Amino acid sequence: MTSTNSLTADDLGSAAQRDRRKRILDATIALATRGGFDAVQMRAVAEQADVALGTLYRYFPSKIHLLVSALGREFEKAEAAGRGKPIPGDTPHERVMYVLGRTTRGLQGEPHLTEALTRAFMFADASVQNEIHHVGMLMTSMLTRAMQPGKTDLTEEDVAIAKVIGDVWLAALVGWVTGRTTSEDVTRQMDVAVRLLLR
Amino acid sequence: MTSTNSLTADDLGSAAQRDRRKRILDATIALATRGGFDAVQMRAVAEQADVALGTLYRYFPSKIHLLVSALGREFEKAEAAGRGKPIPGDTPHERVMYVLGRTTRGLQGEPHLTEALTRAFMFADASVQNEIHHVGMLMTSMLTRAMQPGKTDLTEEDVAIAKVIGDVWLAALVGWVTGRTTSEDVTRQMDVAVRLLLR
DNA sequence: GGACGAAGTGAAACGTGTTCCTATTATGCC
DNA sequence: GGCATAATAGGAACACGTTTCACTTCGTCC
Repeated sequence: MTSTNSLTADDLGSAAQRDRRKRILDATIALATRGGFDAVQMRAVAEQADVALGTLYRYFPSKIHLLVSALGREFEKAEAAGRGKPIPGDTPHERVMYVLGRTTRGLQGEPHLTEALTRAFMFADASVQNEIHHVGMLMTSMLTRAMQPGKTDLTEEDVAIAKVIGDVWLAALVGWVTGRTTSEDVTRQMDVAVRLLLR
Repeated sequence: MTSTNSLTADDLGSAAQRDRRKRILDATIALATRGGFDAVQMRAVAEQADVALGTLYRYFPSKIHLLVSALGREFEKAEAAGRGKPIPGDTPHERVMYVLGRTTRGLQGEPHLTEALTRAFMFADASVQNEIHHVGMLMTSMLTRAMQPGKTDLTEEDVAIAKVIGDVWLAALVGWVTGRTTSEDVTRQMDVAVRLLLR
């Protein structure tokens, strides 16, 4: 039934449309990587993706949709890369911290991109529900996998804990991208939270 | 030394200036209460506060500064109202949940205002550091007081826990103001987090 | 191959945050 | 009181997200 606001990857029939969508998201990532949230200007994205401004808005009804969709794609990419590999660590704490550390380092390697995506995520309103939910699910499943590798049946409690960790991580990330905390602060905050939550 | 970007309450000598500042913040709250983040338009704030647009920008260098400052003032007001009164509840969990519940209900009574202030808070960047820090301190101290009423010496662990709870609360609030979760969800999320963190 | 609707183009226009500039008014000092 | 300086008013101008519209191109069905 595909009742989303922005065109998702699935309901694009034509290959040309899939290609346009990809070009748009590529341009978004490129601009965000170079200059962050402010550099992702709709006219610039349209030009770099070689589509008209109106077309860009047909694919993504707002800058926020665009950026959150880009975040979803990046997250999927990262998740696919890590899938299958076992997560090192002897305890849930160690494994979760490993995953968080790896992801956090990845984000901190591209500070502008991270700033753009994080701020879009935090600014998104109800109209971006689907995209947000998608990202949230990926985040939660990444964390539950680290908590209980191999186990397929997760208790509600496990999921709740993962969500709390995700919340704290997000808040820490926001502090970092907005220049209020350092990357060490982020690691420290996460360590405290994970230690308290997974004991 | 007062090296803030926006004029804080302290370094306004003249009473007329203090009054202008107050009028501006009052107008901000009024507009936000009526129509949320989008309704707080700088021209409208200036008009309602009976100052010129340029003057508004002299007092608050951006819409975000304005809204976060307004949040700080409201938070202080709420904190002052609750100060002195003992917090009901026999355990830290009960007391923290009481404080969170009361504050959350207060916020949910003015959904537009809450939306405006929360989004501004989440969107703020490093230039709003001072105002953000101010609000963060108030939030943390409110929580630590509920955790350890009467105790004056808090361990680092206590503060860390309070910060984590604050993070989760913020994330839950963002979910609510952006229409992704219900108020019951917020309460449930907080209950889980507090139970896990204060055991 | 032609018709028709959907999708894309290109450009103008609008709304709102932000900046800038000049004239006017308030404030403090002599 | 008169003056120097800062603060404010008033309003134009700019930037960028978003909308709109007339026109063209593309895909599909007959």
